[in-house]
Amino acid sequence: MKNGKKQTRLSGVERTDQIYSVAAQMICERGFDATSMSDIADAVGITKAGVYHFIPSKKELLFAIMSYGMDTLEAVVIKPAREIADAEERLRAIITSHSMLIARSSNDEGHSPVTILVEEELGLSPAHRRKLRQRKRVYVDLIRSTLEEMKAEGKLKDVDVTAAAFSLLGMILWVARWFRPDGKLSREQVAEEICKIAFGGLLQIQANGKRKNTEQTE
Amino acid sequence: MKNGKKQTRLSGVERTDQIYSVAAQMICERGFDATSMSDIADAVGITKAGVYHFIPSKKELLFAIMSYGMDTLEAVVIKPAREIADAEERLRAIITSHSMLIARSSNDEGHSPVTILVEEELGLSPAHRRKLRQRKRVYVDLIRSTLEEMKAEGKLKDVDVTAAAFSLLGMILWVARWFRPDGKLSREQVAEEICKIAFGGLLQIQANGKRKNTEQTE
DNA sequence: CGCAACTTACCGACCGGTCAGCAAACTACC
DNA sequence: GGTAGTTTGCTGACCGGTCGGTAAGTTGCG
Repeated sequence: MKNGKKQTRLSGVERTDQIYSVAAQMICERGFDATSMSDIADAVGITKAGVYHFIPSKKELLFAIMSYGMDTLEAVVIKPAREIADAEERLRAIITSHSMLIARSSNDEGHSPVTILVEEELGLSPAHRRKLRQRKRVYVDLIRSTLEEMKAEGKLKDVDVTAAAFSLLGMILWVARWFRPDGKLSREQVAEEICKIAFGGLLQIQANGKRKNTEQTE
Repeated sequence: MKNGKKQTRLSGVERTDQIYSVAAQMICERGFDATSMSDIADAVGITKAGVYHFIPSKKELLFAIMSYGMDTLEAVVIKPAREIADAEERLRAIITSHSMLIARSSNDEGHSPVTILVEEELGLSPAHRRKLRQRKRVYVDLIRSTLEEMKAEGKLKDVDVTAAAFSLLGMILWVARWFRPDGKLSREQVAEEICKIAFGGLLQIQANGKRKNTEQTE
């Protein structure tokens, strides 16, 4: 009686792709440290030594996965946004596409290469960390400069641009932690709500004369 | 020549406290998996077996630290907030105190028990995870019900309460990742900016007749 | 003396990673 | 179209090291 698992021999590129994709999924679900190379090998259906035939080291594997996540972010969010001339419209596009990207790739307890970008920064070598940080910086700069542009147009409230940029990112990235595909809000609705909150805030504008005081601390 | 490190014998409670506090700091800085029990023992100045004389296991250690973080959150943010009758004021207090708590305990690259609450959920046993999740849930429910209350008072825009609650949390918790004590914004300023953005949003209200369209997607 | 605070020595498990070699698949040549 | 030679996908056995955790003994304070 043969084992049900057929031990098909795959071509180099096929196997390599498979390893990356399986590893990505496992690392996203269980964390980098909690995923051993043997685990990955088992899931792929070959031995650990077999895995090392295709990938150089565990750290390179993580770096490759996170780079892929960054590639996705650039392709889906950054590049399309750059082609939008109007700053406000551009910001709206960034919030929408990024939120939806994260919501798309987050199932229960599991994350995706796009979300590991945030979670697994440890475990990278300093050189790798530096490379990814630089790519992230470019993205933050895009958001910041977009806000700056809006400020110049008089479209932005009197808020600190850095704090605003990171607050936006916080709202967006946090989606990975609470969004559930089977919940009452769809991906599109989540993106829409975040846009509403980011642009308009929570407080209802008072119709009558007495304005809401947003400044008070005491 | 004696080693500079004096090997003072401490009392049980003293040593236990020391272990927890040193471990907390190390785990916050380097991550749970990257911090071995020997590392902690070395930092405390005793052997690993000595550490195990006081604490039952590594997982219990993490759980205790995270519980302490949750205690802090409850004492500094939740309990004071509950004593505020007005919903809007309560929400403002929550945002301010929580932001400042996180900013206070985050130095470069290092975090605190309050911030590990978010980062190290893996590494907990299912039972421990459940306990902490329940305590977090209570906090989320406080925010959500506060928003609900504001909605009933007509003070809240037409936004989904769940999305709003989590967006708030996202903004606040993300502070741990970007705030630097030596940066241009003080803790108080960060809290203030987040309040402004959360309550008033980013867009300037147009003075003239044509209102900003916050709904458009196309 | 007695007990609490420790140390020394050690365990088994598992980690990331290596290496020699095997067998299937592809190529080259007749 | 068979067969020899080469490449390539992959295995089994194993490495040094580190991990969390333990048992038994030692030290020193009250």
